[in-house]
Amino acid sequence: MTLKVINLYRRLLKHFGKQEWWSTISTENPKFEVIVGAILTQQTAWKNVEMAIKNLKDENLLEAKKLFKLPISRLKVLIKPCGFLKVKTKRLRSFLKFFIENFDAELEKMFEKNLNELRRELLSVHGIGYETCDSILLYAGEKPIFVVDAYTFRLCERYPIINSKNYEEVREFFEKNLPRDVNLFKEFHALIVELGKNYCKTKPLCEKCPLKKGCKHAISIDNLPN
DNA sequence: ACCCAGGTGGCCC
DNA sequence: GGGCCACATGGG
Repeated sequence: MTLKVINLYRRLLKHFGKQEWWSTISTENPKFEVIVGAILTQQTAWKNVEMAIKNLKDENLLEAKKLFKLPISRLKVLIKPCGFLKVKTKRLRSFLKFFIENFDAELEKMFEKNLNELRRELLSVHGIGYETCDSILLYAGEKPIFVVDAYTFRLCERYPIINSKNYEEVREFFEKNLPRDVNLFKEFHALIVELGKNYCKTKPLCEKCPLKKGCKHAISIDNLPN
């Protein structure tokens, strides 16, 4: 199974090329920007999030303490383009409060904490669920946690590697069947998103999907004796 | 005029 | 544990 998962990664990489969007962020505070983005992008197109981030950046507000001091009404206006104003304002502020109170708004302090404990704590913050939590840990914290999202579940339905709709089960499956490599995890998740955006929009798998053609090939590799 | 987007919490069973 | 709903804006 490990071979099949790695083969899937190779195929996606070959088809879509390296994504590496996270290394194109050129801000003074890229990791914090990743965290804010992770919260704002919930159920929202990244284009909308970019507008909101730009609003914050233009006001030099990509810094936790500044952002937390900002009046709620003002924050709502700035993040307006990504929708769910009330909800996301509350969620963003919940994280900021947690980050400031527990780690004095210092990323190094937060990420030096024991990974399992930190993950549990993040998950207990209002508005931070599995995907947001793990995106923060992987892309901002450089931790070897595999991010699962709606596209990953769709992929698993169509490309039978694991039969589960349970977040933790799917995450552990990928982590178990891949080398523990942060950059690999980042790239793999990004590729799954790219696949989803391009090919897995519709319920039935569309004809053009690169997985469809290669599916049999991957399965036959699994059937080979190691 | 639809439909969808890299989710989450609340409420129900 | 899982199913369903509200949450809001911008783009196709």
